[in-house]
Order: sequence, then structure tokens, then C-alpha cells
Amino acid sequence: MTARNPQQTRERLLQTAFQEIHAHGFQGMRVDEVLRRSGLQKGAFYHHFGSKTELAYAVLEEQIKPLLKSVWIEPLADINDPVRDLPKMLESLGSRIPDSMHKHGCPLNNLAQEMAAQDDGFRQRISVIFESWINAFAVVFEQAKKGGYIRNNVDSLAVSRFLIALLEGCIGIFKVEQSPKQWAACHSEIAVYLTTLRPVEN
Amino acid sequence: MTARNPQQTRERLLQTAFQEIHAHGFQGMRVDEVLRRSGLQKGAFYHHFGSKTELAYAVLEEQIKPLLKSVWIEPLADINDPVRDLPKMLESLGSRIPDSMHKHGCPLNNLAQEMAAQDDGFRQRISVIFESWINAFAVVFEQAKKGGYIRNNVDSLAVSRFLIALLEGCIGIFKVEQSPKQWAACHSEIAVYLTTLRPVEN
DNA sequence: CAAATAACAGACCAACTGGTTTGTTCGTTT
DNA sequence: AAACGAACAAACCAGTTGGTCTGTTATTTG
Repeated sequence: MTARNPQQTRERLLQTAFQEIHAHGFQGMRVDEVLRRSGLQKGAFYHHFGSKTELAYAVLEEQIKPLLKSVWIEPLADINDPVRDLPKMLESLGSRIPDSMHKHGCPLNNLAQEMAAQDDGFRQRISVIFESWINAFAVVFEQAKKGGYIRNNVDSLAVSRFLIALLEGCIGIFKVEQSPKQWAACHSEIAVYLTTLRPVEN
Repeated sequence: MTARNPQQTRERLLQTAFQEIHAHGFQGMRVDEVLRRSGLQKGAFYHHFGSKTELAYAVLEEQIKPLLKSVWIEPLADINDPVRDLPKMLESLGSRIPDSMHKHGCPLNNLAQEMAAQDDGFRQRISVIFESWINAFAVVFEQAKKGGYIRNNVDSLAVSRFLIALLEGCIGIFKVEQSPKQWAACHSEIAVYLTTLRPVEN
């Protein structure tokens, strides 16, 4: 343990903090517990981060943001016809979600609901991340318009925002009902909603 | 202040605690702050409630549950054709929602997201309340089937659960974006979704 | 290679927090 | 009217928590 590796130490703190925040919320997360699990001391923590709050900001930027990107945004690149492909993506996504997500829900939305009204630093950072998510969806719908898969008068941004609200809402309910099988019922309703985007037949 | 009124004292504690929990979450709510705002002392608090947690349980049962009933469940009684009337109800609801709700979101869902995974006492109580909400919606849809307003093969419970998830999801996003005008865009998408319940034309 | 600095370890602390204890007063019962 | 329990007031407490301070060691720089 005598060998130093500041990048690894920092990353270790971030990862552990991410798990603790996900499990207990920001207010419920304890710095001492992160330290205990990381096998580090206060000195290491406050060398790398100015405060508990700044650690959480870093978790948001360096853990949650990249996770969202790899899990939700990058898979969108494969989608041509969202009405057909989005439900498929949701299904394959649901099958390989780790237990911690089923139990504690979406790390981003958890933090959003807990801290948005408490601390504007959280709110702004979270808002930006949500915006990028919404935009990623909107791009898919704009492409789908060109492909003739959906109506040209669809408000891509509004539909994207609505879809994300809907996803977060479903994930939130699961946390209370604790039955992961509900996911199937939920994304089949999402599929139904998506069909309303189709061009009118003639 | 010499006149005693235990019922009023208890109610006072409950109301203040409700506001504080709504504003800061359960973990962020401070017993001392509730006492300060209530103009009461520790003795009064721990005479009426066994612990901070039991106070929150009481808030759930005696404040949040009745509020949900009057705001969301009772208005459902006036609905015959949900595809037409639910969006109207949402609109009129949106216009008379107090600022605290716009800022802090749904008290029930906040508590659900924060505490469901932390404390099974919370989770169970919240689950029961959600169930009653879902059932109230389902009754509306079952009635609508008889009236021929929606398809007979609609899964009332699944649609109800989905609708509530969707509402909570929308409210959650507002908290981050802090623009109450988004509500209009949101419930117009809800209206769109509801049209999929209509019987097929022939 | 020496000096400066980054990267920690670990003891320490003040403020806070939920909860307890003791005592007092009001209201009701007998 | 005496007794008794409910309804508080208020001081007190022990454990927790985020954060600081001092010291030590590894690493880089001149």
C-alpha cells in the first residue's frame, strides 16, 4: 500500500461514493463510510475533494454522466425506426440491468428528486445532463422523420422529454412495488404510446 | 398558551412535519426545526410520537394520504369518458396547484423515492397508498368500458399504474427544469396516450 | 541530490441530532 | 378536594458527522 497512485485513489473514492449515494441518497451517504469501504483516510478524501458536496458533483460528472451515456444514449445510435426499435432496446436493456438498479432505481433521477430543490448546484448540473439525454432522443426522432417512420409534425423535444419522464416514473414505481417483472407491462405501454407517432395511413 | 389542546398540538406537529419533510425529505427534516416552527418543545413531540420515523409514518397516513384522496382520487368520481375528461381534469388540477408542489414535487413520490429502499416500514405504507390510487383509476376505466368509451381488452390496472408512473415522472422532471409551463406540454402527451384506449372504429 | 510539493495518515474537534430525563401544570376522576 | 394520569416544558446527553490540523512519506523538479 506504500505505492501511491493519486488517480486510482480518486477514482476509488468516486466509485465508492457513487455506490453509497445510490444506495442511501446524498444526505444519507456518510463520508466515513465511503472512507471505510475505500480503505482510505480523511486526509486522502479532503486532499482530492473540497467537501462532501463537491464529491457528489464529481460523482455526477464522472460516474453518473458516463454511465447514462453508455447505457441509454449510445444504444440510440442503432435505432432507425423508433416505434419498432425503441421497445426492443428497452427490453434488452431491462434484461441486463444489475440488481442495484432494480433496488435503488435511477441514480440520476434519485439525486434529482432529492437535491434539485435543496441545492442549485445539483439542480443545474442535473438539468444539463437531462437536457443532453433529451436531445439524444430528439435526434433519433428527427432522423425518423426523414425516414418517414413518424409524422413530420411530431414535436421531437416534447416527445423526448415525455419519454424520459415516463421511464423515470416507471422505474420509480418499481422501487416501491419491488417487482421487477412489472417492467414488461410498462414498456409494452410505452410501445403503445410510440405508435401514436406513426404517420396517418391513407 | 396555558390552555392545553392535545389534538391541536398533535395536528400542529403533523402539519409542520409534513411541510418540512416535503421541503427537505425525511432525512433532511430536523426534529428541532419542526419544534421551532411549531413553538413546541421536545417533551410535546416525544409525548405524541415515539420517534422521528413514527412521526413520518403518521404524516404519511394522516397528511399525505388524505391530501392525495382529495386532490387526485375524489375528482375521478366526475369522470365518465376518461379519454376526454382526464386531460381536462389534469388541466384544471395544474392551474390550482400551490407553489410548494411545483417546487418540491409530489410529497408521496418524494418519500417513496427517498425511503422505499431504506426502510421497509415506509415502503409498505407507501405501496398501499399507491395501490389505492391505482385502483381508483382502474375503477374509472372499468366504468368506461361499460360505457363503451374504451376498448374492452384494456388492462385497467396496467394502464392505471402506467398513468401514475407517468404523472410522477412528469412532476419529477419539472422539479429539475423549474418551468411550470411544461405541464401543458406534458398533459397534452398524456391525452395522446389516452386516445390509444379508444375502441377501434369500423 | 536537495528542495519543494503532492499525496496521503490519523488524531482531533465543534456543531449537530435524535432521544432521554426530570419536573411541573392542567384536566379529569373518584 | 384529593389523587392521579395526561400533556407538556426544558435541561441534558451521548453518539454522529463533516471538516480541520499536523505530521509523514512518496514523487517530482530544479
